Amino acid sequence: MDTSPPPSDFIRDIIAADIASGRYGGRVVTRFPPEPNGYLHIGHAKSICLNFGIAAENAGAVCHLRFDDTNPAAEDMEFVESIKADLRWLGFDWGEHLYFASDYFDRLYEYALRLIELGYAYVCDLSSEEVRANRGTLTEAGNDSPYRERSIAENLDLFARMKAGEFDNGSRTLRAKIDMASPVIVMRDPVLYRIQKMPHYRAGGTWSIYPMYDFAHCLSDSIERVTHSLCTLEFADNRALYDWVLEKLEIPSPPRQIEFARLNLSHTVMSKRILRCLVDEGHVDGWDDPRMPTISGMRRRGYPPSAIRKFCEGVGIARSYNLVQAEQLEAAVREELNRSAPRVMGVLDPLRVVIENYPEGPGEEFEAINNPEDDSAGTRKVPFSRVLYIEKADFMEDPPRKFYRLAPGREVRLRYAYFITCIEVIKDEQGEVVELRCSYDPESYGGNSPDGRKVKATLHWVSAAHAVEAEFRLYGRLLKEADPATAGAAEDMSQLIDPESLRCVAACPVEPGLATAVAGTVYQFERIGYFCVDRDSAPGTPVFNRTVGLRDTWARMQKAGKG
RNA sequence: UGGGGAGUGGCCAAACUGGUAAGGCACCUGACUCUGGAUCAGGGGAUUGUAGGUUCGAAUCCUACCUCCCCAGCCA
Repeated sequence: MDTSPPPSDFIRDIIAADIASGRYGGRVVTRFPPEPNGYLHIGHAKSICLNFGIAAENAGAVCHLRFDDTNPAAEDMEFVESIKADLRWLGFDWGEHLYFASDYFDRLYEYALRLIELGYAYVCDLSSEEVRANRGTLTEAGNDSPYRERSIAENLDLFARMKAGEFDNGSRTLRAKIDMASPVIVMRDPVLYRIQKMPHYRAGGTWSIYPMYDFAHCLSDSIERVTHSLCTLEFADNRALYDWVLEKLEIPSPPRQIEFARLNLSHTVMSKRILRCLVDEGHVDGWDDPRMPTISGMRRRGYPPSAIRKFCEGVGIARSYNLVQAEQLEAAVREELNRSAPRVMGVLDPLRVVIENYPEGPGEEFEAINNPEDDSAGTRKVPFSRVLYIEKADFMEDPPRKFYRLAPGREVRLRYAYFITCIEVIKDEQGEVVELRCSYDPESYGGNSPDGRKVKATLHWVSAAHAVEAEFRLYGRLLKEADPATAGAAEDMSQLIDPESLRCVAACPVEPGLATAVAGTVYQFERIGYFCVDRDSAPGTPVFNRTVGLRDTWARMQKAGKG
């Protein structure tokens, strides 16, 4: 199916080298570790494609799905289900390897006890404010906690009582005893456990202490015998702590953390916080609004999973900051959809056309090709009659030289139907063109040209008498600015939303076969773009979301002033 | 400012132990076409952050400097 060469990048190079050197006995185990506190987005897809891709490319390798659920305040079952669904939709399979950090709470607690016994951790009674005050700054060393030298026995006792729920939230923490003067701030006696008397969505109410990321993550990796723990660049400093914990606990064959640059996409944001805000404040229609960079949003928009995978592959894996242009994603979407989407006809901005020499009555049917890129897609019948709709933009009364379409006295082809010539233009009192009177050439039946006569343009059309009325939701890019970071984003994201990102058009005539279009199907409306049937559709009243427009050379010429 | 990371055409991104700058997206031209779509062919555009140095030869090595990103949550 996919004949392209396997992707290559510095991480795959490292893994290949580790396999060659026998570092992990030739094993390769990666993992995708989402926190179930939000929906997956295209940035996660990059990580997913990397981790699952590596597993797929190496014989015997696997990729685990592990929910990093160590913070009961934010996490929820709704998110684990949505994440699993998105992952499956993207085409990835974790097989038996579904894990939860919360399943390791007992073992993690044992490890913490061990660290205390080894003299590498202590219970600290400082408040969070005091800890912060003692941490120092980027240029000044921090101060040791007054509780740093407690005896092992006292630490053990206090930690057990923290677990037993004897102390209030925030009153104590378990801290690693490392170095308050470390230039790496994450190493200044980081908190390992905090008291948080709150039921966990999976572990229930049995815990009053929960492990922090830096403690839980590396150990979860080692428990699962992960070999390569791939994460984004902002965790590079944390690697020192990752390695420290595993070293002090004498974990054999410790997993290796490797960082890569996260994905940034133009005209959107990846921040979960900001996305949540857009949803909560009603600026978008939920997490799966077709403008959202979420996987569920892209699904509703009509982006095929294969396009998302192809895009991630095309973007590559590196360590430098990047801002990938939305065009690159859209190109991947068009490439996939061009091959797979069935073609249909519909008119977004209708102009009435009457074929004067065509008989009144039911008309006739023409055979249309469903997908010129795929013969197996077959053909369908499209009804034709005396009164039709064409696109307003396909007619100009006084056309510029490069305009190929219909104009007074000019002949064009109606796709799959006939050649027609405009013989009269009818206007209303305002001078607006409201109807075209045309004649057709019966010899051009089916759109053919028996005498070899050429026309410059082929237009799409819909028979007025047979048309079904559809709603179109024309989606564009979410934000006005390519890079919201440089646009003073922080304050009010909603100000940056492009008002053009959604335009709804009602009562658009489309070919009758679309009356019962099934939600989720993506069609190419010929000469317009790709559209996905929205779940808001009902029989007889379909709703189409614009996935992405077709490449439009004429529009670009106009924009460039070359029209 | 301490630590960490990064700077290669408009945007991504290759170039293994120095050998004379892949590819994709975007852009332009032409061919073809019953989608101004698709496809095909061709094209423009990089003194590889800057300045020095080593070398027959440097994006790759050395030195200095500049710019950008990340870290001071009991978030992940």
